[in-house]
Amino acid sequence: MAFRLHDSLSDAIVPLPERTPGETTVYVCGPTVYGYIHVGNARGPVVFDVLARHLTAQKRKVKYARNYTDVDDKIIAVALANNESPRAVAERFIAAYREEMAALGCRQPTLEPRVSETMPAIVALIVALIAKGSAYATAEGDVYYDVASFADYGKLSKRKFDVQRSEYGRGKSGEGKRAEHDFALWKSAKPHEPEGARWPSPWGEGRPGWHIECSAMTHEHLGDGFDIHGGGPDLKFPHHENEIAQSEPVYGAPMARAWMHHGFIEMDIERNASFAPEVLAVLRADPELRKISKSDRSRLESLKAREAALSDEERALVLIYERKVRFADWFQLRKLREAVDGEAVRYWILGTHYRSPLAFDLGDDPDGAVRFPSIEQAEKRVEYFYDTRQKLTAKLATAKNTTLKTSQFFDEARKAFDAALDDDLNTAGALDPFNKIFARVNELCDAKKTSREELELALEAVAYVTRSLGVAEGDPDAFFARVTGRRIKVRGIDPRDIDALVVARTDARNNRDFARADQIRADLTARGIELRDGASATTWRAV
RNA sequence: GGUGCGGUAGCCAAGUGGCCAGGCAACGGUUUGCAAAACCGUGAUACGUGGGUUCAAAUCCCAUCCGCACCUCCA
Repeated sequence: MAFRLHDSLSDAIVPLPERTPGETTVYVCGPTVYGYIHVGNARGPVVFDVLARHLTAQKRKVKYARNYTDVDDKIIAVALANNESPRAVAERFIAAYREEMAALGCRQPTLEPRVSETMPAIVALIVALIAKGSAYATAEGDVYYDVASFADYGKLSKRKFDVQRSEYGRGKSGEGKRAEHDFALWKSAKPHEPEGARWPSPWGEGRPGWHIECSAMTHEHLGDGFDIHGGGPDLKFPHHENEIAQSEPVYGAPMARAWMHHGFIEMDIERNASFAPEVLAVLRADPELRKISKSDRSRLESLKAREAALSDEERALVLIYERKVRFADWFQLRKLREAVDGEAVRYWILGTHYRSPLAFDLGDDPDGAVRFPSIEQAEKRVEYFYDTRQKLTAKLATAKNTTLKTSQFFDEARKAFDAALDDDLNTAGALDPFNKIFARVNELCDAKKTSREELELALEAVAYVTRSLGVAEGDPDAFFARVTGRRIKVRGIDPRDIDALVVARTDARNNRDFARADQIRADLTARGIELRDGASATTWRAV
């Protein structure tokens, strides 16, 4: 079976587009680097990383570009607030982003273009758009895109032009815009804006609007009519719609041969929250309360400031805002990784088809610790995969050549795995053969007689599927060191204490003092330490 | 109002006409000093509801209920 995917523009399942035979060109809108990302921001990179991995595994050449928006109003705002340069802010958060991506098991894209390094192409594109009659400059030195000039405007988001004109758009009169829905291609520099945030142009100093960069960068790095353009669902409109409007009049249509949009990771504060009925009533009465907002923290603080004088409803609001603030904190990927491993987050994301919404769930332990039931479950599973890989390596080290026949099992599982990924990147479906491969490996490792040839097939299959998914492909020892290290750190456990207790228990067992041995084990279990009595030694792990 | 998505076992989640998804939890077994881990097995009618088409429907059609998301800079 050949790869096919859901194209958001035609809203149909289409064959893999192929501008150049054997090669796939992919562009994904990357982050605006003004702060740390949240879990929702992680879904796209993970999904498109699997796309690139899978197509590479199919022997295709993949050219995958993901940009950094390192010139933006929000970056300037952070720079002004921190009294540092916009450049420094961008560099700091690009470094942080790369670190997060590595933790999620995302390979570095082939290309990581930046807005700041694409200025000549951006200016050239704007000049071309003005020449084509698609854009106009104002007396203030701004340039706007003339939406009315592009007949196809709205084709991606299936939005009606007239509806948008009458009901949306927030442009203010006096801005120099001809129509409310026209959007900025070039913004003139304002006096208060710092150095490093302005570039020369035919319209005076300024910086590009948000959308133009992607049109210029795809043209520059992938060429026109490249294969797949990906991104989040919220980018569909206006960002991708505007990209199409900017690219197609100048570079020719289509901008991309297929569009892939993934689903959101959703935070529902009602879910898993054990609110009292009267609190729930308040929550349900106002839909806005269910959404996380930046102003939640200040609302909470202002309510708390007059704690004594609160009405019942306001007390309910305090509980709701506390939950929202807590939720928002843990939604940040950096924070979340204090509780769960990045690889677990990745596996959790891949457990749901990329176009479906994915619920972020979190709960409270009786002891006050925060729990992430779904992601923790995923983490247990990743541990199992690494465990299995360790067992396989150990088994292979001692396995002897045999004359036993090898089976078709791993070959068939790999085929099923690839078939699922070929079908619009159905990672959740691919987890079936993925899991079966690991179960089979364990079975082989536990068997008394196993053929070396079969174990080698197993090793090959495991390497293949872990590489395609980017899950459990690393060094098992490093993984367990990382995960156990994090857990004992959180609980304030000294590993040397555990080692000593394990030795004491082994001594007791050797003396057949099972009562004492079991007592030690029970104590360790209570501290979240799991013991494994192997053939030669007892090992332990924090769970 | 516009655009789109969904309701599958205790929970999560694939599956778009006939045949086993998978994972977690539960229970039983193998193994073990006993456990854990691992493996195997079990879950008589899992497909929101009501009709219809068909030899055959979770899957197609009609109706209906419920839920969710997005709609100018948030992936």
